[in-house]
Amino acid sequence: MAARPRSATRRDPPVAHVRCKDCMIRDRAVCSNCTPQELEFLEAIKSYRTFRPGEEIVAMGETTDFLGSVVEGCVGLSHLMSDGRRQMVGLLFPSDFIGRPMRPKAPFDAVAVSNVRLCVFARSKFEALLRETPAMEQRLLEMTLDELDGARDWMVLLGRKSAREKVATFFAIVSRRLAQVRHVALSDGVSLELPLTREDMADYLGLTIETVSRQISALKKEGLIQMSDARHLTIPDYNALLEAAGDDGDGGLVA
Amino acid sequence: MAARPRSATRRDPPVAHVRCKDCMIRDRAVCSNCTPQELEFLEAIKSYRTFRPGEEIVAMGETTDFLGSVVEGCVGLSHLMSDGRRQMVGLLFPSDFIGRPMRPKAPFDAVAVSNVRLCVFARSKFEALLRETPAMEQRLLEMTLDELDGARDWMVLLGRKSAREKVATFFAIVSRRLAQVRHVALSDGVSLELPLTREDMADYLGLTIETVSRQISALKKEGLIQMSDARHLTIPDYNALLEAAGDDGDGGLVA
DNA sequence: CGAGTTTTTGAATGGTCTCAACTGGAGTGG
DNA sequence: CCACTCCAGTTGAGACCATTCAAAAACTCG
Repeated sequence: MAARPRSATRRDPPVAHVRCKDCMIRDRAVCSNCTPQELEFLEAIKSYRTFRPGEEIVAMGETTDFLGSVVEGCVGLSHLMSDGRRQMVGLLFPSDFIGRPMRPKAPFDAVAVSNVRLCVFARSKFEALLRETPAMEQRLLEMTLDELDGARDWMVLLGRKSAREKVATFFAIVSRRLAQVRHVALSDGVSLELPLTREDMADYLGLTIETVSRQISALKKEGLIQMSDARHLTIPDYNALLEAAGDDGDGGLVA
Repeated sequence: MAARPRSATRRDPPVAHVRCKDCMIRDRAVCSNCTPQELEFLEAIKSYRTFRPGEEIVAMGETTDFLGSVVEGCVGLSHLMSDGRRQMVGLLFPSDFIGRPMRPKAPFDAVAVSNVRLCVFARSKFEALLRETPAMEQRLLEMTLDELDGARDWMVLLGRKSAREKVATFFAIVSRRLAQVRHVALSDGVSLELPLTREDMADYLGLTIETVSRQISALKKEGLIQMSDARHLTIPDYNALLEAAGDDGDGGLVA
């Protein structure tokens, strides 16, 4: 749980103030429907914050004075039970919104899973803006509804899928979201670096690290995935992986 | 799955048009922040629909032309996997909203769990109203955020709780929500009729009916609950039940 | 290289599921 | 009224999958 970087490939993210119009997540974040004027206001009140892997962003029960978007990296929302059991209940990728308007008290822990950069706004200013900016409020409602769908898909995974299906689903979802972040299509043979440790995965999937590790080994042996090291994943046949995930066409995959 | 009533205590609900100001869920539904004018408009476009236990309200993938509030009874949202596994992903009580604005395609099945009465609006009319009624849009955002929290609490249950804890949590939540519906405080010694069959509970908890049944028997033997028949539940000591649910003060219980 | 950490692998335990039989209440018909 | 069916729920026995405990292997960093 120490605030130590786990990857040598990233240095400390620059704190440079990126113009909104050049922002990588401009097309999908809360601000995606804003007019130039509204954007200018956001530009004035926004700031950036960075976090190292394992660093706590918000503690459960804490009152937060900011809200914002994930610009870079991966944020885990999790619940720690009093006896130490942990369940991750959300995984935020770039463009996802963090924090809840009108509800200052955080219902879950938010932890940086990888190196993270947030674009944050002071709560009071953002809430005021929200009240007079229907476009943004609508976008936020849309995003919240999508997140609710994602949470429900995850409930299916947690309640009914086998360990093997859980791990396969996880890989399918992460590769899908990372492709989206990179603005590229999801093709066979995608390679990616897993942002999570085995422990994080286990907490997300409702399993133990040992079981996660065993299922990864099994998927490797079957040729459904390839791993050059513990973090670097290649998916030779995406549809074959989906098959193993137990998802029939329609269901799931809205992380 | 037949559309048959499971309880003899209710006759067919009356289809009488209740005035909004007399509505039982007026204080917590989407319309709770509406002005008298807005309410009048709602009054004009609303209608009631009733469903019998087991009756399908919306099928997954179906395009729905209505949205609305649960006025009476209990609605289950569930996902059916292609091999027959089922996971319930939401349980709607009176005042909960059903359907998603701007997203006509239903992502899950919605099934009446008990006798249900909905207050419904034509999608197009409601969406138009929503666009020009910030109070309602804000309320809907609020409700959606609460539902997201509820879904995440349920993820903790599905991913990390034992069968015993799952059943105890379920009883705690249902009694809490039913007390809310009845506008009474949650006291020790509450009695209630479970709106769900053992199968529905199993689907909600990610268990089998046999396991649910065994855990209920165990809780009964320990005196944490009393059951006069399979549906009628009494909780002599609510805090003791919470203890068995594995919830430490803060967590959970936002159904 | 050596210490500490993460990941993998192994063996045994145990909680939940599966399969199967039984119970009890509601409805039906003789 | 009783015999019968039907279905929801309960209980039992055994199997299986994921966990637990333990140790080895691989990797990171000083």
